[in-house]
Amino acid sequence: MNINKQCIIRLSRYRNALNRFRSLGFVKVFSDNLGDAVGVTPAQVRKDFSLFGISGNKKGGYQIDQLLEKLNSILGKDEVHKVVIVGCGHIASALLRYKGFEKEGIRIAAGFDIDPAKVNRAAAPPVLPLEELKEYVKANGIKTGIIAVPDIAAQQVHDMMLSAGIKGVLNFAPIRLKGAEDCIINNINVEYELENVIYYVNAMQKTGRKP
Amino acid sequence: MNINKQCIIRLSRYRNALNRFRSLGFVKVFSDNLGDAVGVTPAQVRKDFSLFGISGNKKGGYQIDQLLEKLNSILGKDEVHKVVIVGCGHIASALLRYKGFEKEGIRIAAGFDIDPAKVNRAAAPPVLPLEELKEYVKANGIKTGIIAVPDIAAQQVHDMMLSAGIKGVLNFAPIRLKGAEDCIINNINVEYELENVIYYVNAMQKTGRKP
DNA sequence: TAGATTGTTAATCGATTAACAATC
DNA sequence: TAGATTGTTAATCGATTAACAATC
Repeated sequence: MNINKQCIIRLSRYRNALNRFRSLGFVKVFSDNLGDAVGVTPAQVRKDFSLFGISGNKKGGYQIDQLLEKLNSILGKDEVHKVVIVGCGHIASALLRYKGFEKEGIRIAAGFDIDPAKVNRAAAPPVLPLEELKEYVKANGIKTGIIAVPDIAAQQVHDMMLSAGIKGVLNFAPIRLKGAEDCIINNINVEYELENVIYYVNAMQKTGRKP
Repeated sequence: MNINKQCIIRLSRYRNALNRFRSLGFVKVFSDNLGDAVGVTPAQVRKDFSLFGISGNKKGGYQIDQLLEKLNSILGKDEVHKVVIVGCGHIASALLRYKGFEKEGIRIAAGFDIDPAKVNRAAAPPVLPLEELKEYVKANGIKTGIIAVPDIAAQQVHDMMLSAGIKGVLNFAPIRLKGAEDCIINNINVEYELENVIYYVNAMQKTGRKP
């Protein structure tokens, strides 16, 4: 009923599918097509849209261009969002170097690391000493941070982010961050997801059937 | 009621928290402690355990060692699981080089790429040409694969994995993979998660309150 | 014993889906 | 028009939580 996280994630999925439809030359879609592309029921598609006041044509489906415009606006794609990353291990480096965010309106402004050897002010994006995090975040009005440090350091980094005014965090560390009421936290854990896949593969082999 | 994906992910979280408790010298935990560490209610912890026939002591909580043994067994930690990765972009490279999987019983056996320039048979793990995927997977009895290629190539890679006998896939590409009934697919999408954080940060700023 | 914690049932909560009137 | 699709309500489904008897 309410707008929840899964619902917003679906908007991202719709958006992605619509971009692909458009690049294939399509001009309109039906809830049926979109649901199929994204893996949800047509009813879910229409429900999601109605929650955001997006409406189509009773018979003609939805105009892709109009729909994308609405979704872009909802997802804040009409401006560039700057993000910082703390931790410069393998995952952090991968995200720092990833070029795909830029065309989605997400700019990794800088990386931060506690290890002076990792600091590189000339890089693009630059890698700065962790001590400068707060100052940098405040100076640049950054509201979103990515935590990609070992579990032992994650809470400390989170506290620093909060005190710097960060309001949203994407956390790759395998711990529950405790913190402010007014900061949203999303967690990604590759190991857990992989463990999960492995569990079901094992379970299927034992029981002989899909879960 | 039933055992679902979220439930299994929680088992991974409990396991992680328990390892930390143990390394701090604790011997037993209560559902209260565990729930707090992981961010769920004590009732949820007990419910999860009872689904897997794990029981504690009516007054004494749970013995950490025994509990870990049970969770390890459920999650298949008593053997090493070999995994292949296809795609050698930034994320794939990060996972290939990540040392943390090994101590959790997950071994990245090899990477595969379509680009001959990326091939490196001497590396550990080796990076092999994509054509060799099927042969390698069959020869090594591998059941789990990670897809970290661009969206345009993902379905094709998935098809190859299926024909090679892979039964579980962790997919980083932003599309819905269509495939076999007897293959489990988990999706990770960093961009969607980040977009989601950004959405809520914006929403909070506009409405002034947490979602 | 009294107090505390488990294990489980029943109640609640929330999200998804089915169904259908409206309508193009 | 007849057929198809939307938008929305009501029903269903499933997961979480509250509550409490059992018991250590």
